Amino acid sequence: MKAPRVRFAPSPTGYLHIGGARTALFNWLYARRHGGTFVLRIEDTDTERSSDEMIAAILHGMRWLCLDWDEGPDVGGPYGPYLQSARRERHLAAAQRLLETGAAYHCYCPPELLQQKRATAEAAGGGWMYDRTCRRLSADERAALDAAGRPRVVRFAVPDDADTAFDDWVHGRISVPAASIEDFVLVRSDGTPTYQLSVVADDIDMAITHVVRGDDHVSNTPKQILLYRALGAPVPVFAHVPLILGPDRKRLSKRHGATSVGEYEAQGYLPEAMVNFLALLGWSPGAGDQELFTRDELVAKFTLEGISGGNAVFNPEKLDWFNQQHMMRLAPAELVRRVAGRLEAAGLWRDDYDQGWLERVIVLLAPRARRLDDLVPQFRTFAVDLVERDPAAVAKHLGDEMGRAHLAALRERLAAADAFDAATLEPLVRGLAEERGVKAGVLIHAARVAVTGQTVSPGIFEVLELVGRDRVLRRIDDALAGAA
RNA sequence: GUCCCCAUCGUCCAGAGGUCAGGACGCGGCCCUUUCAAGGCCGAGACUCGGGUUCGAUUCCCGAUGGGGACGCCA
Repeated sequence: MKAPRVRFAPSPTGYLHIGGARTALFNWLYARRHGGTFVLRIEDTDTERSSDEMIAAILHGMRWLCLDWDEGPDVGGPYGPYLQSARRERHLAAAQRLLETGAAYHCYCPPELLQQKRATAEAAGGGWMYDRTCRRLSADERAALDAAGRPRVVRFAVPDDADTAFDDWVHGRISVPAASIEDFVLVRSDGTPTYQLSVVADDIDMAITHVVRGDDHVSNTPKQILLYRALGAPVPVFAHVPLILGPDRKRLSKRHGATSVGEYEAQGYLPEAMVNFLALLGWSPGAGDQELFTRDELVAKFTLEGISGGNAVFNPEKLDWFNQQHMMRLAPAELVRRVAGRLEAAGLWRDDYDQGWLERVIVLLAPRARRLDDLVPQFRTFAVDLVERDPAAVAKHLGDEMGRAHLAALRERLAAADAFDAATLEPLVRGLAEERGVKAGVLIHAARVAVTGQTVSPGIFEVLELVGRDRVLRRIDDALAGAA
């Protein structure tokens, strides 16, 4: 098989959202799986709503997810330009060819009239399609209209016997009656090409072999197939990816919460987790129970046929789980690198942190965090000198004379310990508990509240070691003084 | 309204003409244990309905119902 050429063609009228990211991912996976080419084309022809800021945001989101493109607006390529707005002349040339072969015609119907007809039809309870008034115009009538300088659009002349069936790689055979397709506009009265014309012209020019896009485009596909044929170009393979829905089964949108990948990046999700989660949302590798995949594993297993036909509801809890799993699997040094900026932003960073110590602390914290952000407050215990103590926790474990006496005894023992590592400390604490005739938990809970200020923390012996003897003793003294 | 797509646990996916209908998230319990996580084990939880085809359908076909999408001189 010839190496496929696929493309992701976002319109920069908003940030890269979850659905778009997944479409991009599927395209990317397919290209990488088959040694093909992944093209990024920016469909910025809606000049009103497009912006450079959004282009930058989309590129940023793609890079964050590590979906690298082989051809695109920034890197160029043999089929450029990759900004759709810069390809206008080609689109119009295609329209001209269609006009010449009679596959398209000029329409002079004023928009207001069409709007009115549409409104009337809708009021009567039905949909409306262009009634082809201008398709029936004689040459003389056209000449007269042109002479009068009447504004005109170019419409595609949908053949009555048009066969629009195609074999979608996700859905199988899809066919639409030609009668339900209207003579759609190719060129606006201001002379600019419409989306239907632009995509097809560009996909032909860019030699795209597989069009992988959202399900919301299936209804455009028959029109586009007609265009491919009229332009004498081979029809690519289509694969329509189902949409991502919110919990209410409506198309995922702002009101469902965070929808742009940038927001997830900001909240401390890992791109590895996002890719894994998105890949499995609507796609399955088939046999096997594996859920956690690396990028390379996904590339090795990906098939368009494995995409399921039904829409999928976005499940944030599962994303959280994936994120936690991927955090735990990251190499310690890498996890530290990922969280460093957040620690710094929280004022918890110091350049003289010992790398080994940092890694141990972060690894200790990772199984207790869902997002990178969760590591920050937890890290605080290890970063500061003295901690604030939760009054309820103090009351519970250091509230009486006995508790404080135990803590004071523990302090002396810790101060005298030969070494200050978990392996040394654990028997020491347990031994003291036995001497004093209490369960080890009593001392452990007291130590935890004194040292961390909380009733929950990672294993106390690791905490003691990583906080370090000096600070542990100071915190205990502080707790003793405060509780008295 | 018209056209198109979809239909297995709450959610995301497996699944085969005859299966104890499988896994994951979440939920409940137990274990581990110094708390919280992580981890391990166990559990509750689904084939939308009605017709066919068939010895036998959750699986194949048709219909209904439900959900989604598209019906712009937006993309």
